[in-house]
Formats: sequence, C-alpha cells, structure tokens
Amino acid sequence: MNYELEKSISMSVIRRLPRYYRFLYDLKENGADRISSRELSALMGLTASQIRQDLNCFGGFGQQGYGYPVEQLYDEIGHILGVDTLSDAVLLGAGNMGRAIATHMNFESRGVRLIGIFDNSRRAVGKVIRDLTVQKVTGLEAFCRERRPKVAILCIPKEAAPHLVERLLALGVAGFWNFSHYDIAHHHPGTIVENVHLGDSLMTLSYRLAEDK
Amino acid sequence: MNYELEKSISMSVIRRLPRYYRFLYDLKENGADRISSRELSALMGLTASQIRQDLNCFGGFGQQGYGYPVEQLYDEIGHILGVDTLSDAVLLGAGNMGRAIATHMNFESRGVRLIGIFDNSRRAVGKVIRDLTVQKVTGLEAFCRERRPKVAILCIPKEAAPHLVERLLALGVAGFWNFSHYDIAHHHPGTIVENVHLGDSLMTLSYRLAEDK
DNA sequence: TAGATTGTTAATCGATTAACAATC
DNA sequence: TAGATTGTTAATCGATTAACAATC
Repeated sequence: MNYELEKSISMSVIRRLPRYYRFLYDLKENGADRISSRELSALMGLTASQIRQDLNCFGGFGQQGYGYPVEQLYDEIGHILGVDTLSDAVLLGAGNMGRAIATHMNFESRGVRLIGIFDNSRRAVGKVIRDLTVQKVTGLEAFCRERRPKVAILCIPKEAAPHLVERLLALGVAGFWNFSHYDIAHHHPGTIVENVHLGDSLMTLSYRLAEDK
Repeated sequence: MNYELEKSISMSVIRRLPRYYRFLYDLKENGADRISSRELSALMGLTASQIRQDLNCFGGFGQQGYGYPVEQLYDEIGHILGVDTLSDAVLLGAGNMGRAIATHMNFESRGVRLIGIFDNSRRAVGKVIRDLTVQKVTGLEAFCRERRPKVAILCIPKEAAPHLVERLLALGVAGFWNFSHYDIAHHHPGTIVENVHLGDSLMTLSYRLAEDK
C-alpha cells in the first residue's frame, strides 16, 4: 500500500515559502488576523492567482469571502518547512565567512542546531564562537561518530572541499549548506545540497548593471 | 530606428552563466583547449541540448564536429557577465557579515570595485578592512556625491534597511546586493536588486531534510 | 570522405496566469 | 441575502528536451 500519495510540492513553490513565511511573520507582528490573496499579492509583488495556487498545495484553509488566517498560515508554513524538527549541523571552516554565518544566522528558528565548529588553522582552533569552541578537523570523525550530525555547513576553500565532502558523506552527513566555490551538485545523488555561491550572485548583479546602461 | 534588436537573454540563462564560467575556468586551468556540449553536460549535470541552447543565445562560435574553444568561450561569458566593466560599490554594515563579505569576496574579478565601507557603531568605525577604513554612516552623503558609487551592498539589520535604501536611491545608487532580511524587491522599480536571503536558503535545506526522512 | 558535433526547429513539459463556479 | 474571496479548472506562457539537417 502506498502512503506517499500526497501530491508532492514543486521546488518552485518551496523556494517561495520562506518569503511567505517572512511576510506572514510581519503581518502577525503588526496584529493582522487575516489577509486575502489580493492584499498579500500587492504586498509581495506576486499575482493573487499564484498565491492561491501556492497555498493550496498543502490543503487550503483559506475561507471564501474572508481570506486566510495569518497566524494559522504562518504556523503551517513553518511546519512544512520543518522549523519544528531541528537537525544537528557542524560548521567546517571558521574563517571570516564561517564566523559570520555562525554568529549571524539564527539557526534554531530555521530548523537547524549548530553543534560543532571545525577548522585547520592554529589561529582559529580553541577560539569560542557563540557557545562553541573551534575544534581541530582531525577530531571530526570522533565527534561525528558520537553526535551523528545530519548537516554540514561548508565555509572552506574550493580545494579543501572535495576531500572533506567525501569524509562527511562517510560519516553519514546527508545535507550540505555549501558556501565554498566547489560544486557538490550531482556528484553525490541522494544527498541534499543547497549551494549558496555568493560569487555567482554578484556576477548576476554585475550583468544586470552592465546591461541596463 | 531600433538598435536594441538583439534577442535579450532570459534570466534563466543568465543565472546559469556564472556556473559555466567557473567550469570553463577549471577546464582552462587544466589545459583543455576545446570541449563538446556532451562532455560539458556530463561534467555539469545538465543536458547537452540545454548547453547548446544556452551558448547560442550569444552568437554561436562552437564548431560543428569539433566543439567549443574553451578559452574563447570563457572570455566571452566573462564579457557578457560584465566582469570587464567595474562598477563602484559601497558596503553598508561592518558587522560579522559585512566584514566576511568585504574580506572574502573577490570583487574585482566579478565586475565590482569596493570603494567604501560604512557603519554606525563606534566599535567598527575607524577599523581597517582590506585597504578601506570604516566610515561613519553620517558621511555617506558627502562620500557618494563625490565618488558616485553605482552599487550598495547591504549587510545591515532589517530595521535599518528601508530608510537606508531611500537614502542610497536619492544618492543615485542603482543596484543593491542585499543581505539584510528586508525585501527591497518591487518597491523600487528600475532599480536592480539581488537578494541573497541566507535564512531562506537554510529553510529550504531544512525542508528537504525533513521531507526525505 | 566519414564521423562528430553544432545550430536550430519542433515537441514536451512545467509553471504561471486567467476565469469562474462554489461557498463563506 | 449580497459581496467577497477562495479553490480549482482551463488557457497561456516560457523553459527544457529531443531530433535532425547543416557543416566542420
């Protein structure tokens, strides 16, 4: 028997959910009880039609003639995004980017718990970031065998990435949040990879600046 | 008479160009002279058909029976992305994220030149990052009137964003690389915005982790 | 020349938008 | 009830894939 019948939500929709989530949070904070697809469309710069389509992917609890209940919708999207099931994560690389991510990002409110930070350099090891002491990368195996993190955050140079990815996969890591310029992409199917590639983002901006002139 | 006849390249294609650029750079470094769409497709995990479609958007200089010349293609994509026309940029916010971006990102090779860093806090102002001394935000107007930066990089709290965006627009800034959790998006048409939204990216990862279990 | 691979057109697929009946 | 707004189907649009003739 197949229990997986729920029509799976397309990636295009999923990528819009965090944005809905942010706008609904603000609405909630401002005391809004309900919102119509038309109002929300004006706020977010989408079509009302798309909003209704999106929100219907997961059982419509909007009400005809009334709109959507803000708080309920906010909670539901959070639930779908998985913010209420924390996955443990290790951060590799405590350079500028690694430290910024570790201190700046509110992991817990986004379904992730940072449980370890690793670096190779003598300068970084031993320093305390948040409530975590930076460890030597040589200790990665022992740490992961005990704590079993599901996620690795890569803030390391391109050259270091291929080898580290292999080590992490062998240790059972299933998801990568990748800030390195290395492309993990399709090399390892079955693994979940979220590539950030800030350099690519900057180049896209560069293109549009040059084009518009 | 209309000189703008070049069929404009779709945003889906543009967003793939930086990735082509990276792979072609590696090929070039490894001494490859030419590459076929089939070989490149295996490397990148795309279809050969898509690669040929993409590369043809800007005048095909592949050769039948031979493939594409790596170096020439690399240069051409760089040119299209605008890496050879530097736009001046100011960075707002010298906290963890701002410092990481300023030190970590190779701006010049991506068509942008960082010419000023601004922050409000007494701790940050006066510090030197790269070759730039962090300035008070109160000096933003004077600085921009003289130097005319085209781009602003926002590494500031959500609350500070709306007001700062207005100030920057008034000073002639046309492009935003936005790391704040504020959505500049459609508020200001005519302006180019590249939103990074790291929190959204992490939530998407969170979703896929929860879903696959 | 024969083999390989592009450029390009046509077919498919998926995502967005429009329309409207159902219903609060 | 009348007005508003959803849920949902149908139409449109755009992007990806397949196919193949052109040509190096």
